[in-house]
Amino acid sequence: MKDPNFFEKVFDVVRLIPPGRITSYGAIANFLGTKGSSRMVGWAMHAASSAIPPIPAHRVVNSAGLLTGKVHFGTPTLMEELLKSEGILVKDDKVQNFKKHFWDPSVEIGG
DNA sequence: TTTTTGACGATTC
DNA sequence: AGAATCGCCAAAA
Repeated sequence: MKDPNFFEKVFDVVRLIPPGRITSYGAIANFLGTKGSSRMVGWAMHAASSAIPPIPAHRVVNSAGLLTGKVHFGTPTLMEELLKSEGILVKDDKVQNFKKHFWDPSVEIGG
């Protein structure tokens, strides 16, 4: 992969997520223009494990604020720990104050 | 080139 | 209100 437009965009957006903030796959997909294809964002995250610099995928959750991708963090609690380490409350693999910490790329970047 | 999948989202039953 | 299913589209085998 040299210029994976789609992946690169996803990586770029996720890397732009400031600490203590989180966003949803759909929000990123919407920003990329492939709205409705939120799954593509998740699929891109698979490659994120091989992306340089590393992608703070722990700041990306689903629309429900659930840490669905926590299983990809080596440990099933790493993602939760990372979020809590940034000041985000996580309960039962679910982000609390989701909308409060929500970070919309189309607003922060697209603005 | 075709088929399967996939860290989602929304709608329908 | 809860559970199940369809739809999005791109990448990997």
